[in-house]
Amino acid sequence: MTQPAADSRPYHHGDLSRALVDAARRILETEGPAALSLRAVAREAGVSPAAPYHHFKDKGELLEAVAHEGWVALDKRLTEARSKATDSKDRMTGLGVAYVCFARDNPALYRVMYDRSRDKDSLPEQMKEEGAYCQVRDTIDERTGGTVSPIDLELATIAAWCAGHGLAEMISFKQFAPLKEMLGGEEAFLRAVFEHLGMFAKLDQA
Amino acid sequence: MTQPAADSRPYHHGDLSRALVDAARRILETEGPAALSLRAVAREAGVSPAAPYHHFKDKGELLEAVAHEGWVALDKRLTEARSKATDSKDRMTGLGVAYVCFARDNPALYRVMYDRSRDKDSLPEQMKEEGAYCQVRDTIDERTGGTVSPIDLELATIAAWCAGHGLAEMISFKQFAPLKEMLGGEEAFLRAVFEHLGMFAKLDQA
DNA sequence: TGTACATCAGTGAACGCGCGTTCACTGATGTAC
DNA sequence: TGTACATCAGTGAACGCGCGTTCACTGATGTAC
Repeated sequence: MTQPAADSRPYHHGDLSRALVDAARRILETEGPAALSLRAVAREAGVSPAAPYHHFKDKGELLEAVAHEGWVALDKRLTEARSKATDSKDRMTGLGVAYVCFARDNPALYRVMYDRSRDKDSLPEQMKEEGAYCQVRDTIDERTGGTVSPIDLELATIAAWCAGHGLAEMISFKQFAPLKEMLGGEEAFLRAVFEHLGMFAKLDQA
Repeated sequence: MTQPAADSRPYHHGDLSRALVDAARRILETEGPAALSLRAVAREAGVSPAAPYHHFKDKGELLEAVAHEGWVALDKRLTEARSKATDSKDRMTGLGVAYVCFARDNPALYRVMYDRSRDKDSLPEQMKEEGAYCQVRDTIDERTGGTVSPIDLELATIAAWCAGHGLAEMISFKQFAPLKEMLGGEEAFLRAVFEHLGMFAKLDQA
């Protein structure tokens, strides 16, 4: 008669690490980065405030896990964008647009990703070998047919990355609303700005 | 005999608003944005925690004042940079470098400026009529001899602004250290990245 | 010039809050024999 | 198959902290007469 009902949770959770990271992302989506406390995450996951300490050394380690998921998700979005484009110019613009749209669609997650990076004064260490940063570098390399020096390739990647990040941080500012409307929507606006960046102009000439 | 000694402060401060904003900037410089609480500012100014409320409605209003000073200071730096350059291309690059250097030299202040902007989803309202944003727009307008349509001018300004902001946020990331060294210093690195942005390439062609 | 009084700009104690983290604990699980 | 026991993964109460803000207050200032 007193068998565990469907709604009564077992004492042990099963996969609390996973559940905590998910809870954190839920809080980010609904309440923003300022609300992301360890206690709030535990609460959201339906667990005591001390429970997370069996899975993460401290708050920082949980944030790190959340940020990591963010970078993986961004990488995925960029991969999709690359595979959809037909020619190499489209691929470049599409990549930029996809980057900014990711930030627009996951603003709080995007914020956590860069807040962690700023704390460490470093993008995730392994991004030079895999992940979102490489998506950008490879796309540029592809577009230039591999004719560009390693240094120039690196510089162009940084330039593109910074431009994307700047746009990502400001895309929702009120000041841009009139232009967006004039140009026929947000994506058209993004494309127009990217064109004006004349991104990779130097590489195209070469 | 008991005349007020040089070190005994009068009961009334004289210009506490000013002193509070200065104290806030001092805290930003030495301890960073996370340490910037109203209580800390009062402490730094040598005044009780309640005193600031005679000058600012709440913490937000003080932050607003600090951010405003930041924008004014940035504007000043950009004006100086513009006046130093000899030709219009130098003027553009110099402006970009000056922008990023301002952020590098005042990282916490720069952060507060953009944090406030993000909270409001808006750059300071009056920047379309005066201030840093106009420095950029005017410099582009100058460089293109006023031949560019208002929409293109706006887009180019946004593009430049975003690129500068992206670079400003990442300039101190570890990943860039080798390149900086290879290129002979931070400023050379900045110039190289700006070149690769091919900023205003479209305008130059026109 | 002197005085009464309103106003201004401080004080310091207190409020309630949510936070990160620690602690002694206990229920559940899995393994050795 | 059953049992003793170590280990794991939770609980909930408590810690100390700094925060933003309010409150009744008081010292200083300036003004009207």
